[in-house]
Amino acid sequence: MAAQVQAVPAAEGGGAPPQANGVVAAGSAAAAAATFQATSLYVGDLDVSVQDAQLFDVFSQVGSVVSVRVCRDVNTRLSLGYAYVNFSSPADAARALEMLNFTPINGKPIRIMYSNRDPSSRKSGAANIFIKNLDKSIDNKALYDTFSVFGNILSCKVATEMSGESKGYGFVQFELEEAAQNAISKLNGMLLNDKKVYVGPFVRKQERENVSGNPKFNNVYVKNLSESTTEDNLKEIFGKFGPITSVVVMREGDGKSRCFGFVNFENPDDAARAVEDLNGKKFDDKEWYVCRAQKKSEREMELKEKFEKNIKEAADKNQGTNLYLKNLDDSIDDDEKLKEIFADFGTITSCKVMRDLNGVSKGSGFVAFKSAEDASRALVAMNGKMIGSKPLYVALAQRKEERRARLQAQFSQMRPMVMPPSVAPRMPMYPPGVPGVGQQLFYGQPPPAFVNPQLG
DNA sequence: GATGAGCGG
Repeated sequence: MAAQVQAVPAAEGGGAPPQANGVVAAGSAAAAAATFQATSLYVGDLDVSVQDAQLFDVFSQVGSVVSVRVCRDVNTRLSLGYAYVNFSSPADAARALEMLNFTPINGKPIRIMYSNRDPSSRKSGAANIFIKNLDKSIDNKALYDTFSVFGNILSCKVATEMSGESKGYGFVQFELEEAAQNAISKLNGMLLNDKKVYVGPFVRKQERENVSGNPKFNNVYVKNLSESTTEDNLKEIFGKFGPITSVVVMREGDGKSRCFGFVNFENPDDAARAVEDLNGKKFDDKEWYVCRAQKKSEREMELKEKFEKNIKEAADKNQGTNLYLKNLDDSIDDDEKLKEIFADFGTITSCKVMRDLNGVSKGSGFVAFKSAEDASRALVAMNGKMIGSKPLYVALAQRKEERRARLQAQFSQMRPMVMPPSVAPRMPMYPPGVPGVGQQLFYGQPPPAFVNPQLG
């Protein structure tokens, strides 16, 4: 049961809450069901380990489920983190939405909506609101209950840490703009569990940065300087826009210019004008890039994001090129011998026999090809082929995330699901009574994920 | 102090 949230005017610290009376509940759940596919639910925020059968079990507790599908990446089969659950009647779907929304499955609260295949309303961002300074005790359900008096909510969520602790802000997507406006005007600045909340329209971060009120800055970053450009040159050029407090051209230890620098203005308006005017201008045939200087932490964050994106792109590019081998014959005891066996299929970019601490082959290994096509041919030709005295096992090597999700999925089937008290008594016993399987084997930590040494 | 993710067969 979610904690009761009291809304109180901030000034008086008492008085009547922004009541349901006087607020027209624009768009009821029934109206929403009529708008969307009334028997089909979209289930989002799924942990990657959640599978069809597990969802079926959960949703069958509260209604007659026709079908369930966890959507997966077509290549990797990795869960995309959402699913569809189709019911035999609108009433069952409505009940499932009401009873199971925000129920944790494998430790993560699910978020349920009516299925709506048309993405236009999602993209527009209309009727979406942002709430901050939320008390940590306010969870998804409490947020939902607090805001649902203003109209039908399509989706709602409190941002959380990985641990599940509230980050103190959240989102409510209403069906109708009118409801969003009503919620903003009635709740902005109110006390919710003794904290004065901000409630306003949701504005995407990028859009917010371009509007007035964006942080003023004094420090300007300039790059793509010619190697001969000095501090004095910068002073002269930037000085036209107003008084400057400091200028620096960054240099190597030997004094060679790194071709970028910083100019700090006394007045932020001058800094803004300098950026506006000088960005993209050419000096000594070099096109300057001029912008607000980032703080060190901002810069580090950006570099980190870029780095991670590159890693991901590289992984995508190599998709399907790496083969995992097991049941390797003892005679294949070094990387070169392994390479010979696969050499005919194409260019091999790396090759490894896995060994234990004593250097003895573990009977497994990896062969990576330049092209996915060659890898695929090699897989088909070599899987099950007798090498020495054993049939070789060949499969596409799984990436770390993929492998982790698979192991987690196996593991999670063995443990009880977390259900709300209202449906818990109807749950079947888990783990199922499989004779000879000691259930304690599956409790505690799952086995460590195998780490592919070649893909890191 | 804080501004999301998101629709198949």
